[in-house]
Amino acid sequence: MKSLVVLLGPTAVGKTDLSLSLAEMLGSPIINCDSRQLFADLRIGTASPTPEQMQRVKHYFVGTLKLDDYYNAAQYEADVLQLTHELFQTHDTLLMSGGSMMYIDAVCRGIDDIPTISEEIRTAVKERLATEGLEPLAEELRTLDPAYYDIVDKKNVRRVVHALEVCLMSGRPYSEFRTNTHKERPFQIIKIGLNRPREELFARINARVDQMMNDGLMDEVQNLIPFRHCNALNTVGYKELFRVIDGEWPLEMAVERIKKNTRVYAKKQLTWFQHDEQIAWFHPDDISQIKEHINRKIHESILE
RNA sequence: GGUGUCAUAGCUCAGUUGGUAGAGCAAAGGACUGAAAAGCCUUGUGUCCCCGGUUCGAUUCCUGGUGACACCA
Repeated sequence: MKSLVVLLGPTAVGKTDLSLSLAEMLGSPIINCDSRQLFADLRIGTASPTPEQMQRVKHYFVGTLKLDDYYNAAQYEADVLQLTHELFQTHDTLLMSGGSMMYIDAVCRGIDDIPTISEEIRTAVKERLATEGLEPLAEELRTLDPAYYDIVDKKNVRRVVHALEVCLMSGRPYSEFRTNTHKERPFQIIKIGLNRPREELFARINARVDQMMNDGLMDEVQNLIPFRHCNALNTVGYKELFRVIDGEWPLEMAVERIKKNTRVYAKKQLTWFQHDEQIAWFHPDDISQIKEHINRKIHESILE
């Protein structure tokens, strides 16, 4: 049976470094699973693999999207399944690495089939949100899909808007699409979770942000001003520096906020991963144990 | 050495006319299936510097320490 090794963990834990050596061991390219590294021109702020690293091991889905491209977890699921289907012709084991929780789940267990929203409906709802506010939209959702209205977080703009969009798009309640069924994959999934003691992780995050600033993150952000309203730039490290450019925050404060928001993000990732019992957890330094674990899993699947 | 001011949460500070205390920041926790590095929700940590005194009761008032800062020598 083919195997997909999924290397995951909070930001800055050390996934990229380890992924290279695992990829070399497995003879696999690296399938990126970081929703922001998919976009071109976010090199420094997303800690994307360097050109040297990309040369050492072939990477997929790094810098392949334009900043104003619309993309989501469902498309990622389809793209990765397509790619793995092709690569498994010539590989027995593939490596995916990244920390985007929903993207990982989309690939590993699939997400529900929900109609894609047309550009017209997206903009129409967006405009109504801007002029009328959230409440009328929530009220409309209550009529169109009372079941989901009951459970949705009514203060969460994204959720309410998305549910309403689906109702309008399909003419059916959004909750009908939420079947939450796990899709079977034609390959084994081996999840490797990386984690460190909290203090260690936070120290790495803080140091990495300083390094990003030294590497010229401010220049990178300056060059992205024309795209600042793209969702891809609603990202830690970018949104804070735009406030510096706008004169709202001093640079020092923005840097502190980047560090803090990155720490919060790391915690959020850990909270999500916590529920996933398939993950085998390791410290990133325990390379030999990790390799042993992967090899054992692969071996077991061959015997079956 | 003298005088004065200050000492309260991890940090910066507020406050209690005497009834053991609260803001901001930092922090902790949670839910989340189509924009997810987004968006959303919850939580308050304490020898109120130390020893005594007055008092039914002291973090608050008083004596004395200790430390920090300022000014004067």
